[in-house]
Amino acid sequence: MKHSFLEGHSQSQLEALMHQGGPALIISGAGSGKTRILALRHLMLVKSGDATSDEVITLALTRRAASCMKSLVEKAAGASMSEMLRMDTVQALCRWILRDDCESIGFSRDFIIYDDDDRFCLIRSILKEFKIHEALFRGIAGRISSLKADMVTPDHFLEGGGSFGFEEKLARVYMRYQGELRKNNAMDYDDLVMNSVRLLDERPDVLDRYRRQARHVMVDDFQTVTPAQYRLVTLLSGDNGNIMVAADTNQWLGGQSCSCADYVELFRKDYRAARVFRPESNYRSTPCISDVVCAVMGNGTAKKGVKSLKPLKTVRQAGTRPVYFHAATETEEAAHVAHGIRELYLSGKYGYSDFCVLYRLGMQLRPIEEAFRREGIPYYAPSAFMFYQKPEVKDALAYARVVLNPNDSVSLRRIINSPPRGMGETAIGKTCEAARRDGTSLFETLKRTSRARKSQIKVRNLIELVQSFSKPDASAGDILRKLLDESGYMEWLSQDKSGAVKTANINALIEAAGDRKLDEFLDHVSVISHSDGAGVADAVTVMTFPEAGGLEFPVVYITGLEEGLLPNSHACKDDPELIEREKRLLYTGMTRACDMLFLSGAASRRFYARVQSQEPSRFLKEIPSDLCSVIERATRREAAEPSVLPRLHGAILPFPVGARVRHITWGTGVVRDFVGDGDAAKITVNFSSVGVKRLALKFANLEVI
DNA sequence: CAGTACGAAGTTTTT
DNA sequence: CTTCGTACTG
Repeated sequence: MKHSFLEGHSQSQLEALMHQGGPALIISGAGSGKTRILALRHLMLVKSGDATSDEVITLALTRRAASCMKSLVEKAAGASMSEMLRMDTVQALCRWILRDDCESIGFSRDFIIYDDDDRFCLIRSILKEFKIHEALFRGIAGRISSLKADMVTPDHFLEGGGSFGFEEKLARVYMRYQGELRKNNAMDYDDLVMNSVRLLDERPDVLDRYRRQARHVMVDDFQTVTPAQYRLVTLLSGDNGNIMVAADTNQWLGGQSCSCADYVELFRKDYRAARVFRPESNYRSTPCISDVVCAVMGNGTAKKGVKSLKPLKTVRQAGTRPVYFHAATETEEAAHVAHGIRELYLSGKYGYSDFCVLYRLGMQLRPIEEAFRREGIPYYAPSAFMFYQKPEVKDALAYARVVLNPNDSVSLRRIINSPPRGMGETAIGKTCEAARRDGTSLFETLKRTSRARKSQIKVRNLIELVQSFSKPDASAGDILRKLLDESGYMEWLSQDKSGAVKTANINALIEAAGDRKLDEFLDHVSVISHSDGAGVADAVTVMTFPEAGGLEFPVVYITGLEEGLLPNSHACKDDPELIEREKRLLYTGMTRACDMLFLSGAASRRFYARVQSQEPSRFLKEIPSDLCSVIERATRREAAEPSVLPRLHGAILPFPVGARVRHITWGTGVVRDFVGDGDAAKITVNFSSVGVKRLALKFANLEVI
């Protein structure tokens, strides 16, 4: 059968694409089109009629990766086809499995999913109760998370010798944590996977049902699966062994949580018959970029037992050599990046969304943002405090969750004393304990006690307010507004020192909720809330290395190539594993680049209060000088230039950005940019006839339409 | 309980 | 410089 979307693929890609069944492993470096192979094979299996759209499941580990795959299908076969195919994250699959059958492992169908804040909150309250230093909550949360990723239940952990000193305390916290989750009918993200595996283990009938349905299973980014995810995937694929996984062992970022077994190797042992495909070409990066990547990755000890991948053959034109810029300070570095992007943008070859700037630490973001604002460059920074993470927004959502499910004790605790209702930590603690004794929820207990005591009149009002919504058929927006007004939350917010901003945020949230049903809205929020930059207009992407995984950009800037930053000082204890991890971060970053790669670092950098001088990153030493140009330092003229640029105050400009203009020979176009003053003024226009042109305003003879 | 004062610490990330 | 947690006071 011939499909037009198969054209233009190499022989080895086609072989993997056409793989009929049985276990298979695609292994190769970045840019070889692994994800594409999985997506198109999925499409092929369905289109050729070998399987129905329900019988093929392709899993990714992040939502962004899943939607990337979907858009590949969309390009090849249209939106309706991509909607039909089952391409999802592992957790989405788990949620789907658990919604139907979680009763048999002791949850009711409407279980809620705790996010990080909920988790931390719960753990901290447990620590407080156990009189353990509360500041340890982060570490404890991490340990619990990794235990779950390893499928170790609290009982297992206790049996397995977790009964000394700190480990014993950890075991008790873990035990209680799971108990609280169960009582609140809640799961955290790790539970989704662990409980799915448990469910499939304990219920052969359920397993059988899913196995019959999942005739073909594919997994992308397989090098990063956790033990629990590995179990899940292999359970699902079952005896028929129609499982195909794609892995890039160079990109293995080291599970932040789980034990670091190598699941690519394990896969090869578990499926001895697996066909191995090794796509050998890099379609993404130019040879010039690829050479630098190989230089950095080449020397140096690979993780034990894992062979470093053979460099891929590049198929593109040579391209331009990467450039390393050694700045004096982080401000100069940021200015250089912003300036470079602006120049390239003005040249007309790239739009702002073709650029990506990568950084290692949140601290680095601020100078970059400032430089962008100075240059008037639009940017998008996914990890800069997102809307749904803001405390006031989380509060509002907690109110809504309590209305929907009064037994959601974590949400109730969050809002019980915001605004203050005379319930401090100690009072809450006591009430919780009472609730536990009676085997009821916090809500029920409060309902009883608040009636008895006059001092708790405010709490009682809250409870009554919540109950007045027990049949919520109004729209989510209306409910939220009423809830937050009548609970006194809005009034309390307005007294806050930045109350105006916070009130505005709440209003934005209410608007976003709109006419939707409350439960639908909360579901929507829990899906959307953690980043996802879809729908951002033409803007430079500024993000951290791990966030960049799976993406590609024509032009990539890598900043902060300094000892202590990349590799990060936490890795500088010369633990080779950690240094390896940092190196892989750099690898993932560099391999995002298609056409151009820019590296930079600063000789000195502000750390919080003090300025610290920085050594260039050890990774730079791996790059032979003939592969990468080096700019030692900006000239004074260059550094001063940004301040000379007049700002783009739209009102003053005769031709504001975005205006439609007419040119005598080139016809109509849209103003893209405007630089300079008086006779020196230059204007960049995107003409529909000839594309982007940069003109001296003096001679351009433009008229506004 | 709530407000204040002082001291310590301050990677990254997914669902 | 921040933010956060603890400790102390009213």
